[in-house]
Amino acid sequence: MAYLQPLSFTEENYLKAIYSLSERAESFDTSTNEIALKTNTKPPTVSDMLRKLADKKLVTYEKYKRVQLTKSGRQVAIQVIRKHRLWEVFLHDKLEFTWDKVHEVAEQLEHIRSEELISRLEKFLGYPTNDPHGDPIPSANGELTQAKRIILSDVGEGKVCYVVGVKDSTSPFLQYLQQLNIGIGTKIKLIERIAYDGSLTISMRKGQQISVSKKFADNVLVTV
Amino acid sequence: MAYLQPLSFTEENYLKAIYSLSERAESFDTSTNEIALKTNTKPPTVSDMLRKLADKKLVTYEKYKRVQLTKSGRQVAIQVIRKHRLWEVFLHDKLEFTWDKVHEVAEQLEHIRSEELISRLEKFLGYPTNDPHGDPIPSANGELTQAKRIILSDVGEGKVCYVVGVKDSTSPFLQYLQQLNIGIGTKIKLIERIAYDGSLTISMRKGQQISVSKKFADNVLVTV
DNA sequence: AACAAAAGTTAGATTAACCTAACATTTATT
DNA sequence: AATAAATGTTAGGTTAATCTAACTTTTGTT
Ligand SMILES: [Mn+2]
Ligand SMILES: [Mn+2]
Ligand SMILES: [Mn+2]
Ligand SMILES: [Mn+2]
Repeated sequence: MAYLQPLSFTEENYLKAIYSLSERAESFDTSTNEIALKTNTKPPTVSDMLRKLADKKLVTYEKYKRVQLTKSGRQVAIQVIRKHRLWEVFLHDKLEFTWDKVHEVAEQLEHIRSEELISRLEKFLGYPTNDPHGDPIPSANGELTQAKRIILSDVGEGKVCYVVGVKDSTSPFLQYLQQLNIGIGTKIKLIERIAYDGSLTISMRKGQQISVSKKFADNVLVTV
Repeated sequence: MAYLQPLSFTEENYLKAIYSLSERAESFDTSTNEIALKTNTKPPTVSDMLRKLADKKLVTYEKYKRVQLTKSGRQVAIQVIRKHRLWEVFLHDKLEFTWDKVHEVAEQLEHIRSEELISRLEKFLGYPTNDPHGDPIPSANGELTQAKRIILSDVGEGKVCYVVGVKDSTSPFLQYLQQLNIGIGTKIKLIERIAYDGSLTISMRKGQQISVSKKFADNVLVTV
């Protein structure tokens, strides 16, 4: 394995962007324009960068074709994501940032270079498995178990989950969510499933229990 | 007061270097070569940077003359120092980094841009007044109260003092300190000064007496 | 004061990261 | 298949931060 000289913030950001774009494609690849969109740059800038990353064996790329991360490029991306998410946990759990503000700061912190810093931070945080948005935190050796999203209705009794999205985007539904004080990242514990109508008793935060209908729970996406 | 667009890491590092170099001069100024030394760059690089910083009204500078921070430049430098020292406290107190390793990481963390991050961090740390090296932490509005410190060599016989900092920050010195189990806050009683070579007999904690050289005692900062 | 040494600047390059305008290739649609 | 649209690359330029080599100014020393 070739020795990798430290990458710049910029290179790390591109790898992270390529990772998240290619993860959501069947073929695990992405395109120049998509990357430009995601990184707020212009396509020519991306072309240059792709050539550079290809030279460093971080992506496989031929001009006019779609790009893929190499194994080594993917490992780098995952390490950056690991750092990003650990910092998000720190900001949220320790510094009490609200979940919608952690991202911007973590975007900077993720580039701090120190192995020791990250392993100590992880220990300090109690080896968390998910960030405040419910996304999984990769392990030090780069393993990432892609949490599969399920609907709240399918969570087991007694299990804890995190809200990661919704299936219904209509106003009444979103307003109801807001009324219940449920948003992305909300940690929910499923207390009981009522067999009669599929409604659920759940608890959030400081344990206030509420009851929600099956119809509602069918439209909330969570990860366990 | 002119609105200041965010400075680059590099610019912040130069301002910090200029601050610390000029603080220790009678005339509160410093020179191109000194800055180059401190920042591990070459004099021409510094010349360029000084012109740029002068344009931004962060330093007063005329070519071939010595340079001084403006009020605004000093404020920026102090804020960077504030961030640096708060992060050092975090690394030392929360992540249990040893004394001699906090600096390198703080050197990176000090450039993270977020007012909110720093104020929350400060609160989380319990509003510390000194960093792990004993140096004072500037307040949010840029005040920095420097306690009078003397070197251990100048403490009178029979007097008691407290370690508040060091003059030498190199690894061998810091390691020797650790070996002697001397750190910030350590209470030291000066038992005897040997006229012959200026070496000192001191006692700490449970009264174990040890002898230290003048060279060593010249680099330990204390308050009586 | 004269000259040598030290300190500091300018000139001219380089590299990374970006851009716009022009060109090339691939793909989609008559 | 021909053409239009979309996508992607090259050419050529900019800015920040750095360097070496050559030059200039200031300072120190006979
Ligand atoms: Mn980032
Ligand atoms: Mn996240
Ligand atoms: Mn720094
Ligand atoms: Mn310090």
